[in-house]
Amino acid sequence: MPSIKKVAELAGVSVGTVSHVITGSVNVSEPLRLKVQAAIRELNYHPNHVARSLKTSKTRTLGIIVPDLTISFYPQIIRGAETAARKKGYSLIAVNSDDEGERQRELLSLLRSQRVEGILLVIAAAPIPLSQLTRILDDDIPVVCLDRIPERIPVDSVCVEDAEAAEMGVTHLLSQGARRIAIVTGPLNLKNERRRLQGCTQALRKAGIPPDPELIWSANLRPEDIANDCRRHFSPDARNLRPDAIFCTNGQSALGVLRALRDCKIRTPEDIAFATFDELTVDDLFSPALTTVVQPAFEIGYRATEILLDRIEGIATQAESITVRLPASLRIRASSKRLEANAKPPLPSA
Amino acid sequence: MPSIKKVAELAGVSVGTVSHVITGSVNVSEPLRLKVQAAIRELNYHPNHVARSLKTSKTRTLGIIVPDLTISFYPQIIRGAETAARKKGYSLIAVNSDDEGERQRELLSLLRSQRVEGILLVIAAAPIPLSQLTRILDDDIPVVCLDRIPERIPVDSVCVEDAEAAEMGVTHLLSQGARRIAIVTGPLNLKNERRRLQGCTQALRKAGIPPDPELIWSANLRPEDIANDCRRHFSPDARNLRPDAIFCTNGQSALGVLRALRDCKIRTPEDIAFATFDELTVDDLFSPALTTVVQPAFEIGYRATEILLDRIEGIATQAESITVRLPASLRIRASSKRLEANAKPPLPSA
DNA sequence: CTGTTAGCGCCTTCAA
DNA sequence: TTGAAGGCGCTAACAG
Repeated sequence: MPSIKKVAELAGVSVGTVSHVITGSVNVSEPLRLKVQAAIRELNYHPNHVARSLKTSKTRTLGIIVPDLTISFYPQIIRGAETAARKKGYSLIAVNSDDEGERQRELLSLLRSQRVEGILLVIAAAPIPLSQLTRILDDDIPVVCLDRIPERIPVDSVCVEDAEAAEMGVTHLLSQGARRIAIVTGPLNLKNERRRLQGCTQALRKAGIPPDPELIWSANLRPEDIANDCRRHFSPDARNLRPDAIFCTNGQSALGVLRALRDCKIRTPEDIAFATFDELTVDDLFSPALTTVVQPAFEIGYRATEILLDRIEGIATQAESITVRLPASLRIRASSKRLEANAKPPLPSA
Repeated sequence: MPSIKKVAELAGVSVGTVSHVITGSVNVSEPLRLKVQAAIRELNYHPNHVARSLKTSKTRTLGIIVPDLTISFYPQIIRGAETAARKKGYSLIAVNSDDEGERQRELLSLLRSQRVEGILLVIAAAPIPLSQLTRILDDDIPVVCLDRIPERIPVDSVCVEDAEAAEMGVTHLLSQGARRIAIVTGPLNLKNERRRLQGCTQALRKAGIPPDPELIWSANLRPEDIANDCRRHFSPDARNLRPDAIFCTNGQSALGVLRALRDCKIRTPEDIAFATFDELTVDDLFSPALTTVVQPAFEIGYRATEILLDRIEGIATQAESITVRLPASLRIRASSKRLEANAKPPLPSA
């Protein structure tokens, strides 16, 4: 591939001049500029970003680590991030941690080696030593956490209003007459899962219903495992302990629950009302459209990237971490609709 | 961020020695190696890939261009590609073309500037000058096309067996008693869309049904536009021209059709049977689970990357282009189920 | 306005 | 086994 030197030769000018027309940093006379541009076209020359980065120590590249690109929530975040990055001429490298601590460590190391100028991070669900993050912060690489926010580490962050969003979902189920609402959560070592659970119990309390520990089902994020757990809860023996509604605090949990419902031939909303955080990627599981608490995924990615770029470019200089919390919205669909057949009286407070 | 020089100083050795222990290319005595490793840890040193790439002119990075990361088919491809790449120590940069020719041109240029060693490309749906691709091939950057294969350009490619897969879908609808099957396709300038259409008409012909041009609906890939078109087809005036089944050759078309069906209050499969290429990302549109022709997306990405790496590493040297076609599978679900109420007699051939 | 040149950090001969 | 040094392609002074 041709280098700047070849272009200079062909155009009959010095490499400095070529560099000037490329970067536009210094004025170059019309005739020379035209000659250079012609040479560039003729050689199909593309400036070597690698060399440029080495010289300027600026890669104009950001990294984003997500648990799994195939979970539809994350591509939306990435699109938001990409859009914000592109607007300022930055590229984005997206990688998957598979929610594994070791993999995340490798990726952070890789991104550092690639000299990305900032990192967008959805921390892995696995418990992770604090040092993983603090080390990279010590290296002065700006990091913005999104979706899942680590604890006890001062770091910029963008996520949904977890508690409020979850409360909205459960309150809706209550309004549809549900009384025994099972809450299905992911790992409670994640702060956002805990916050969402708090939002759920908050909704129950406001309705005068004491949260029942038997109806709080916490698990990992693997749909198969969650489905297994649920099938136990749905066994015929447990019939009279069965909830009349289910709320899931994330999409992976919802997938598991829906599989279990299908396998146990429990209908929604006829037998159990259903609502969940996040839209799903499934078309084989359920008959009714699902009521969902939808996060502004694109905007989460977009805002996080704006903050990251402000840090990189020294526009945001405050020592305190920047914290953005965005509201979710509720999409009410068939899965949570009250059925006259099994309707209960509305709440006094509702 | 510390450089190799700082490590050398701290360890009390030369930079050459440090380089040797990092790359492992030259033996270094135990004591020195330990000292170097200790220094690396202490400084939290990460080798500068930028400098290394400049020196070796190897970035160990691949690029992948897809139309839109938020279409669930593509993240699966990317995961496949990432898996194959990682196995050989390569990283992946994924970018979206939005199916625009100009954007694709920019991205190819960007990837060239980043000096990726190879490119995985799903060509944009917009008509694109051949030169865009040939120029990059001329630069000796290996390219493997996936999913959508360009015409008149000899290039390695991996995709599904389009015609056979589509034929399988339509044959299934026929077996369920459908006779007037509407085929909804994307832009026919894409070869894969044409091949899929051919597969559909092939299935009809084998069943002794002459393809009806009125029942071949070709459009762009924007669900809103497709929905608009379909609503016309579904208008009450056109009731007796209405098909008894619909087959979509891609997921975006399916999204549009399903929206139109919902809006026109046409039930599936009661009023119209339905099957489509690709799994969808929707949970608000349809009651029945969808019958789908599923592409081996992960494997498409994986195989394409293997081929790309073989080209990069000079393992594959043949001048002819490598062509891989993978079989699809049919997932029969409720949307295509024959209903006794409106069942027709089975085909003689079925 | 144009040309010259020093180095960015690293790897890799080559010599010791 | 270890060290010294050139140069990958580029940008940014600086000199002319």
